[in-house]
Amino acid sequence: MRWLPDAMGRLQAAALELFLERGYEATTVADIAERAGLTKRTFFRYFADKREVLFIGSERLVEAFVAAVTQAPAEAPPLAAMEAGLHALGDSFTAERHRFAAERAAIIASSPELQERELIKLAAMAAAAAAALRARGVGEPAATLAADAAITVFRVAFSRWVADDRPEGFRALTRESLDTLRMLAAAP
Amino acid sequence: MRWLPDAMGRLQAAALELFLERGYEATTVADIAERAGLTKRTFFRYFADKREVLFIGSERLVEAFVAAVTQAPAEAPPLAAMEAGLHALGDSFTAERHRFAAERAAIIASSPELQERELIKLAAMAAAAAAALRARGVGEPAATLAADAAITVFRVAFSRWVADDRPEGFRALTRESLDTLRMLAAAP
DNA sequence: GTCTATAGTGCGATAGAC
DNA sequence: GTCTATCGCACTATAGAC
Repeated sequence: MRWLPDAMGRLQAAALELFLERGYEATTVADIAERAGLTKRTFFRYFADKREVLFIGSERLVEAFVAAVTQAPAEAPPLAAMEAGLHALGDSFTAERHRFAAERAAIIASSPELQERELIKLAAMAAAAAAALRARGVGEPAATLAADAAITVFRVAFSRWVADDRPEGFRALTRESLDTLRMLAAAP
Repeated sequence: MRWLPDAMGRLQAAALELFLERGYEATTVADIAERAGLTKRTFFRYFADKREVLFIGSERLVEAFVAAVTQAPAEAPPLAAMEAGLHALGDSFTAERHRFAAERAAIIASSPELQERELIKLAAMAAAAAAALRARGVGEPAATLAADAAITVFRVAFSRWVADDRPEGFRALTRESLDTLRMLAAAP
């Protein structure tokens, strides 16, 4: 197995399998490496820690989000620019990826350690989005508030999408959540 | 030292000192226990893990928040009830506690591990707030959205308060942040 | 690729309070 | 004497150093 290609992909696949089979806590890094035909040492060459094996790839999402925010019309108000970013994210959440997303979400929900990691990834996304808003001329604290609110909308939309893949898809869920937030803010 | 009173308080004080002196990562649990005149084993009797020594007491804040939300006038819309909760929280952030809060915040800012823990504590607060809203008859996803938005407002207000203790205090910062969020949501 | 430090746990012993 | 906080030790897994 030693020089088979895609060591990282094999490690990710092995990790997902084992986490589903025996649970996250009951799986050691050595177990994952063994199933992938590699050693523990190699695992840590690819992933900074055990949790990270489930989160690699989030930088791409952040980039897509930021690019869409940056390219939104200059006259678009902050939350409208955020909505463009969310819809760019939505492109990643297609029907084909639904199964993987749901399995991954179930694993994360089973472990506080993994929830912590998820939250800090979302916080990093929010920080990047806030920076993109500031680059558009939005001041503080408006930029941080708009970015965090958008991530909240994303979390709600994502958890609904995972629980029930409606035919209208992720985009509609995002729009509904954002509308609900606007309605809440409009109430006295 | 074995039977001196307030072992937990001594451990917390020792931890804060050492984290400020040498940094969080460079401090071992054995170091903290030694300075408090106790052993590593005793540390773990009081705190589930090393990070937790900086977060004990957050349950009280959650309770205060939830109580205020529950007691808000029945006709108050969701975000108004959340505002009541935030102001109840604000009672804990007085001028006397400012120094401690700032030191603690600086330590947390220095370590990703601690930031993760802070985020999950805030998420727990948001979940409790959402439950309090549902008990008031607010449906989903409105309850989750309103609760998360309120925690966002809290984070912004808190970070501004830590950076600069203005005479108007925490309450004014909360109100300003919430007003800004409402303004953002009102824009097309 | 091995070797080590540290976090965190289980269990039994012990010291002091009452 | 009992009760309980603390301790000592042995152990595993993560993570990083050499």
